[in-house]
Amino acid sequence: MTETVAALPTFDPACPMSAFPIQIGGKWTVMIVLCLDDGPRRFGVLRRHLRPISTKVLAETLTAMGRDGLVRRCPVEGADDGGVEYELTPLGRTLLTVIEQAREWARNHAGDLLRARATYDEAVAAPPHAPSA
Amino acid sequence: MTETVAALPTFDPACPMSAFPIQIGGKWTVMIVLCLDDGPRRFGVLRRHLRPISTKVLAETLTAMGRDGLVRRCPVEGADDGGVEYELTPLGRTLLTVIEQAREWARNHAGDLLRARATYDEAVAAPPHAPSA
DNA sequence: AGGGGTGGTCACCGCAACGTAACCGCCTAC
DNA sequence: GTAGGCGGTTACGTTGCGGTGACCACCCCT
Repeated sequence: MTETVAALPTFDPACPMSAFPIQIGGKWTVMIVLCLDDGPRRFGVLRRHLRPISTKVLAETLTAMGRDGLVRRCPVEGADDGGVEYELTPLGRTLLTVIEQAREWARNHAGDLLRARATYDEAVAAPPHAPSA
Repeated sequence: MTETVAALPTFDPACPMSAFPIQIGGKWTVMIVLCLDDGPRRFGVLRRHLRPISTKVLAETLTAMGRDGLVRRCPVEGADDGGVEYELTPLGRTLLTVIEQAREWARNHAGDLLRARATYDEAVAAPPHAPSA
């Protein structure tokens, strides 16, 4: 009775992979990467563009991304108002291709998914054994 | 002073894309898809293999995936113990390529990320302005 | 009719993520 | 000196996801 379990892939909780299923970071990580795609951006620019993100969450997320080596924080060149810029590191840039794949998937299949969801909800609202009329 | 904000991509909260940044589903969704890759599996087999997942969370996740049209629930053929099987739908199968891309990324870069993280943590533990000795 | 295997549901809980809002230090301009 | 922008930090509240454990209905076997 060893069953077929052994034939399946194993997900050891200690395996680093389990930390990167596909959920790359926080709620905003992907959007930040996308925003930084074509050049460094200042904190305020990111914040305004990602609105309604809060300064707290943006700062937290950028710190976490800095820790992971995805983003680099550097003083803005030629402006002495103390401003800083955030810039994608080479490692951060490698995420772009994965993100693009995911966006491609969404472009192609998000409609199907949403349609399936609507159909399902409709069926639940009007169950087969409890007809409305 | 219109700034460059308008030049960046827009993330309308109402846009369906914002629901699929890259975080495909719950904590276990990707693992379930992987488990179902080479054929339908019974609830109990999934549960045992995904341990330490709980029956509740597995049932919830499978329901959600069914709602999204990623998975189909069907009575197991030839067994009359009331058992059921879960099977990937064609839509669910389309996720496999995305997941494979993400795993490929992790295989190639997870080490870098973890190393960056360790370096960062080390630097925080021994800050430049507060040397331990 | 009792026990064991299926495949669940339900009530409750804890934690981490997210959000809100106040406050802060730095610099510039007036 | 004070007002305002920038780039945060802190305290606090809330919410939702995931986890735990009890319970349940169905079917089969004995």
